[in-house]
Amino acid sequence: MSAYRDSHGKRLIDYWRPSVAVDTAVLTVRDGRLCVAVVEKDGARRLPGTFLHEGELLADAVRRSLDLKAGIRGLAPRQLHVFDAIDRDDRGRVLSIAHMVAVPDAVLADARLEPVSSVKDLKYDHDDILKLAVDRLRAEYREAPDPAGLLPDTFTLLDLRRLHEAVDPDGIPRRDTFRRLMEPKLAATGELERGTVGKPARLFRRR
Amino acid sequence: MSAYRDSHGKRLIDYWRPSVAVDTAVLTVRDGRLCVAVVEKDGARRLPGTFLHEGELLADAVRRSLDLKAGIRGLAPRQLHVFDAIDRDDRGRVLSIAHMVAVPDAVLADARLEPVSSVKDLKYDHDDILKLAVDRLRAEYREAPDPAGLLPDTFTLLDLRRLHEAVDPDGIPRRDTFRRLMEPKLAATGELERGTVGKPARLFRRR
DNA sequence: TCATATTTGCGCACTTTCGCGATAACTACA
DNA sequence: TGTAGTTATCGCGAAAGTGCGCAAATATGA
Repeated sequence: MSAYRDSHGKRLIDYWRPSVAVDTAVLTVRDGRLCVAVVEKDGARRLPGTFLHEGELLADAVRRSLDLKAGIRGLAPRQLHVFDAIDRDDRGRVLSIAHMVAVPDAVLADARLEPVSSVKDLKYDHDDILKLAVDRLRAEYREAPDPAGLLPDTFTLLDLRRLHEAVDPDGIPRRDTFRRLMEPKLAATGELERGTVGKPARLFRRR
Repeated sequence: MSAYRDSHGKRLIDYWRPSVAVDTAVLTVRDGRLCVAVVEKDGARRLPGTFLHEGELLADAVRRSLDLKAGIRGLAPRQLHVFDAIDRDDRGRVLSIAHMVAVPDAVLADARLEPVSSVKDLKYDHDDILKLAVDRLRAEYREAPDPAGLLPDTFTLLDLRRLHEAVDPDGIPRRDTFRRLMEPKLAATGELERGTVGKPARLFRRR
């Protein structure tokens, strides 16, 4: 604890402070659809979150929250926006620092997933958090091949395209344009897919 | 104060909470250059900021801070990022919710302005905050004519172009392309500039 | 061996975007 | 009236982007 005192002899903790929560939109693709992890508590559906603890970075709080609630590790959550409505939480003044992270489907084996296109009526402002997260993810998928690493280590162009179609159905270009945009940003493995009828597809890795 | 108690009989305020500050990059264009307002305190240069007070929204805290320190009113500050390093502040644990706002030059008549291209060594992480703000402003100026409203109520295309050149010298297209991009998004006043030699330029307003 | 299915590459037509030279229009000034 | 200076428009060539039909290549399966 700092020894600092201001000109009134007060420490920082002598002044009013809000509670700070982190809430996270955890996104994945399952069955060809973009989905979000939702938890239920006290009868209300919401995005997973927690209060920030002493000595913790925001990203660490996000990780702790998701580890405890869904056994998810190795995340790189990103900040979206701070939600600060005075009365957004009945328990008291709480700022929510919304985050997002996208993970491969298998990571969320035990989580309750809902397709983002049909999610509504989440508690607090979590519908708004989800919208920001989806918009952000889609913008990223328009610029780069699988930036969130949802595919396995190696994949074909068709695998990639199907993933992008799931993430951003309305923003994906047609066949050749998609390939011209994405292929230069991939690392060719030099190997071919096996076990398929027809000319085998080339395998790639993300760079 | 909420009557809420958790399963341990504790209120939210019984738990650890960080201090929350708002710091703002206030940007403007002066003498053809993008500048930022800098304040000096305890011998260190920094962006203006304040701690969040009870019952206050983040944007209100930003407005209070800038009103008190520079008599600036009528702002619409936007969030940038939350800086959360554990020891970013000697006085104790402080989260900084960085904001940005761009205002016409005249609003900052009494402020100390520095060209963003030469600002460095601000206290805390304020160099990082400034970089985010400049990047955000430039991205916006690539998409729309004077989105921050730095020009007077009416202006010519040349006025607009000179402003955009000041904000984003490296991102502005050539003559006709700039006009094709921006003119459709402006409202023609139907009036012409007066007092100039040569064909008078048309006057526009932002939409 | 042949059929089927798939991937890949490519040529090409079309569309869109970009930048600029040239010119007309129009004002203030001499 | 003529000149200088500025704005605005336009035609046009070049560049970039898009999408697709088609054929070659290549694997698996019968």
